[in-house]
Amino acid sequence: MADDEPVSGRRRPRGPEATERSKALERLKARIHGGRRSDATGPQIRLENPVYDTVPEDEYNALVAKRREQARSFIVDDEGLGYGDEGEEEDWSQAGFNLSSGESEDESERPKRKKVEKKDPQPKRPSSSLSAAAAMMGGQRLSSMFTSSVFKKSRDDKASESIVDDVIAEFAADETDRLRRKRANVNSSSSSVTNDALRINNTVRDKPSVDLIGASSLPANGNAESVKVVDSDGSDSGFEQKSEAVSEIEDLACVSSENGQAPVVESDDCKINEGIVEAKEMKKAEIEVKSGGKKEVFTLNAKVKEEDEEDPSLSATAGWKEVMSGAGGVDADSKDALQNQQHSELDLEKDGSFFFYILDAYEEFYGENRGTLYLFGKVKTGDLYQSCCIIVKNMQRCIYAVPSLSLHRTEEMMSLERDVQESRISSADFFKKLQDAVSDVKNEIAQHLVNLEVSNFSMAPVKRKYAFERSEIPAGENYVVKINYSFKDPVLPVDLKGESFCALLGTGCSALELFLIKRKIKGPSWLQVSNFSPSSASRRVSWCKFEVTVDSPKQINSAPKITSKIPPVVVAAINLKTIINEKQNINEIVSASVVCCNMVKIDTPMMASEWRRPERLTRFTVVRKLDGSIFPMGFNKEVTDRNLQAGSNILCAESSERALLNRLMLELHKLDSDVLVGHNISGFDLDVLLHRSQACKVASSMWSKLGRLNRSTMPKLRRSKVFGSGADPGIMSCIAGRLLCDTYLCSRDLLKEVSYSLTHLAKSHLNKIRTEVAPHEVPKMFQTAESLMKLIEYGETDAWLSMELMFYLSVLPLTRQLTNISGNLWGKTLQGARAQRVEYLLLHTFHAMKFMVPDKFSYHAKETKETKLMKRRLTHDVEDNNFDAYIDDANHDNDASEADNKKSKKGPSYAGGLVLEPKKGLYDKYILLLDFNSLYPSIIQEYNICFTTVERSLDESFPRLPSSKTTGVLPEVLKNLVDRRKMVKSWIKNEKNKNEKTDPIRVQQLDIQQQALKLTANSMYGCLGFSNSRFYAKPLAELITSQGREILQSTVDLVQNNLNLEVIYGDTDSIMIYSGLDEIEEANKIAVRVIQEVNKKYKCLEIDLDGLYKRMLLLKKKKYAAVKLLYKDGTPYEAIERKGLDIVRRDWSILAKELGDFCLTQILSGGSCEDVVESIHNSLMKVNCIVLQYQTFF
DNA sequence: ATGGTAGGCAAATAGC
DNA sequence: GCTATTTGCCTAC
Ligand SMILES: [Mg+2]
Ligand SMILES: [Mg+2]
Repeated sequence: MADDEPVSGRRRPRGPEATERSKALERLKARIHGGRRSDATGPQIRLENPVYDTVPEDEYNALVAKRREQARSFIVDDEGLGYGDEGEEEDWSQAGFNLSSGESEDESERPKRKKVEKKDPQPKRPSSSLSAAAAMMGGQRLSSMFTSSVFKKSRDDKASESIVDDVIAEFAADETDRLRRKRANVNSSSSSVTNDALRINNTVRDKPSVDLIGASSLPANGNAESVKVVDSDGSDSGFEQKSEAVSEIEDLACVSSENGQAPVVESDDCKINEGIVEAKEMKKAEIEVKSGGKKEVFTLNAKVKEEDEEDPSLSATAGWKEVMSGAGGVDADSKDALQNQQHSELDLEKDGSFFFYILDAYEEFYGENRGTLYLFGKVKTGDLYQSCCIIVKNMQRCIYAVPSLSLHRTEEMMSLERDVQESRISSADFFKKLQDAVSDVKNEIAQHLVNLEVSNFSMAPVKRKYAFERSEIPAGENYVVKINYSFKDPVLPVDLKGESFCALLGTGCSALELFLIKRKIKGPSWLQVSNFSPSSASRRVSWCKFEVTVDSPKQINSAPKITSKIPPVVVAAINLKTIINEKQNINEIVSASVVCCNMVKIDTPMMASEWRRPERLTRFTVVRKLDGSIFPMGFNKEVTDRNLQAGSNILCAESSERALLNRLMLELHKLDSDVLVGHNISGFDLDVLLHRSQACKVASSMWSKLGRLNRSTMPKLRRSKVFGSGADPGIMSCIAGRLLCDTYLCSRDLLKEVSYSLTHLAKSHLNKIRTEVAPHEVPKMFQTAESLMKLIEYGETDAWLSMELMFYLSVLPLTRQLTNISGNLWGKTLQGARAQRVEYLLLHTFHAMKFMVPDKFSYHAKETKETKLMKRRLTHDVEDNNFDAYIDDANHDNDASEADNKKSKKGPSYAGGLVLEPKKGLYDKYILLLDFNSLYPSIIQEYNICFTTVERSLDESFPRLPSSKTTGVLPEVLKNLVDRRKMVKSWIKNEKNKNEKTDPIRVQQLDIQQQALKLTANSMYGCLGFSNSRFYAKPLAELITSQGREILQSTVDLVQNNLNLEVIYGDTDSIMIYSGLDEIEEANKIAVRVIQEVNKKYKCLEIDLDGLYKRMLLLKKKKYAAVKLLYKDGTPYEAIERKGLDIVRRDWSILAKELGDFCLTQILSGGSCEDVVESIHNSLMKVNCIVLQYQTFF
């Protein structure tokens, strides 16, 4: 404390002094104990210098231009007369509501095709493919899936808030209790005996001789086939497989000797076409084989085969004692029985279709297969659920051209429609006139399409509505021209205009979005697949058990009713242990552990006792020796023993990182997991796995097994700029088909914690002590067999803990429910893309109501482009200077330190909630806390605020309340959510009233549903004000908050002026009233009166009593503490509520917080002033002594 | 790329 | 060396 000031400060303000000193003390303590918080930035991996895109498009463009000229001369056949589009009836049956009557449409009115003959074959664009796809793939920052919420216990069920999604907190609290109890039970009953356990789901192991697919083996298993030595004739068609099989088992050592000369595959270079890549791989493989020698290859391969024939299963080893206690292994008979249950054929319905439960989907953005969709999910075969990939081809773009002068035209057509209705003219005549009316638009568009070399397209006039921000598009219902053509053809320019049309809509719509919206697929659900064709064995593109292709998205339909139970999924937890390569400052993998849980339910939370069963669980660790070193003595024997003991290979020792990766990928493929889970897996493990696969030149057929698509090119792996923002798009595209559950990001959003490191969470929520191993400690653990086994144990334990966290937080059921409400992709919900959830909810709704929806980035397209250019130039300039900024980045693994580098925050763009000036002081008589339920969602409904109702002027002037009587879409959506929530809540009540027959699982399930509905409602406002949102509408957001301020102020006025009560504070949606009363009953009476008076002013809005404060210390805006009166089973008790004070902030030292909390409890204790002062003074003195004691040490 | 604004407080920075 | 302003962080709603 050398820098402490002289103690002359008795007259200085007490607070600051105390805190200052406490902080200084804490700093001292931190220095002594090595620091509580890590100052370090997040774990990041330095891979390579920035690579610039140098795609030479010139040649291609020239070619295209030439062909455009040729195509111009061809005649477009125009005789389309259909109007309307694919009619689909709204299916809100699941949701239980019907938004609009909707118009009837029929399929027969599909627009006709126009064709242009091609003169010669299209010039093929070089298959640049997946590396670029990365850039387009969805995001990953799970900044908040559900908003940070307090981990509170026992809250009033009625309590609800506008922005704060505190439901999660209630839910989480329940979970804690339940699981803690469970945990305690397990602990108490645990013994050190662990039993063998056999995995059930080793389905991948068998070669699925799938008749349907006509394959005798999966490509994956091809890797285990015996390897012929590659002969010099590389043109052999079977070559690729061979070379991969060779590389799979080859030792890194034998490569490195040749590495200097061997042609290196530029796997991240998108220019190289696949043929060349393959050729290079071939050559390289050849060299490897030659240098490695036949013998070694054969030997190693034999080993692989042998292992494959053995049944990997879970066995009893260290680190699992508490987990596997008392559980018996599955005996051989039942294992066989289970295996026999496996069906290798799809269960087909009578009509030849089959049912498919969709979990994930991926869209190919580039190359030949642009616009092709890959759906991933489960099919039922017998009693088992197995993975399946559906390839959807021939996705059609859907673009709308808005005619100029549409008002005029619409009136004309409307009157004609009336004529049709009243039989003044025939339908045929009407269609003729309609076609005439839009013929100029069609001709103009057709010309543009031909110029783009689009040869096959269709156009038709349809009636559509519009209500969004583009001023050139008239609001309301109009006739527009709908254009359909393949996603393989280039898109029309966003800003294209013509003489006859003023705007295009839908140019930015991806095939995947179109598919989900048009097929009305709302999250994980059963789909019916018709008219499919199985993929032939040689052309498999996925690693799934089954793979089929459909030629049209229309072959896939939402299953009519609940066809079947919601299938369980396979979850694999992954943890890597790494060492740091000091020279390059990167992480290298030395060990990888996988813990896998089968039959995981996604429709309901699972109790620990339910999933923590040996027959469901599998584990596996692969470890490698350090470079230039050997395994410690006795280790190999230990490995053999463990595997013998387990009856399968649960531990595998490899000699190189490359071999480790290959082994791990094979293992992951065998597990065929639907979900990958890990603590900071998106920020660390996946990144390292892919970077190391790249660095070690692992074959694409191996590293791509991390996901479910067999990919040939590694996408660009960018260093993620921000820690804690999830995996970058490149990484996400690599694991297409598997969901990613990062427990670090999940807990950050679901829990309120001081730290989200696995160690801390394990301790505070799972009641377990985790041993941390820093990467620099790893090498010395390779010195003895014992310590190496420890390392392996720690890795498995980490994977296990992460899995446990996932169950503890009920991540899967909750996110699935949220996804089913909104209709987006599950994977996105898991990434926390809340804006996208709201986006999809609105997309589904508006589409069902025949609206044209806003395009992604349509307003800011220009702006964004310019900004990006500027930024690029800037970064380029700065790069050389900041070359050393990347240095200290590899020193982190997935311990998830606190470095939450937040992006630069923009200033607010409109006014928010009103915060009343607090009447500061210490109150010791009852205070009423009143609070509006879900203020902003209620305002939207109360005032009918919607895109369709609020008039927005061009000049940013303040919007006025709508006068429209017809209910808008937004209020309707919210009403639906609220009503459904009420319904679910009533079900919960019913279930609970079923005396003694109450099904607790059912209650939990419904509770999750209820929470998800509320979360969705609450996040809608935020998305209106989110400037990158597709449905960004500042005027609406502004109007909502201004009404909120108005409501709060008028409530205050009413309470003060009409009811003569004293309002001491209020924030956004709440008021605190000082009653001056000592009696609870009296206070409650006043509350009832206030509530009555306020509520009779509104239709939807509702104020409610949030609680009574017995005593309260009100310091500042947003800073107060109070003794709150609570009830448990009817008996009252008190608890201190702390808001905003230093003691609840993570950026204050523990000592300062504890001391502050002590003072607070004293102040709120109700003791006499003297006693309180005395007590506080004493405690401060005590701390002072401790400080002085520490001082004497130095 | 990955809902909002309001607000307090400490530290950093600007300006004299 | 002092004050005023900005920035970063974290919270409340
Ligand atoms: Mg509220
Ligand atoms: Mg409130």
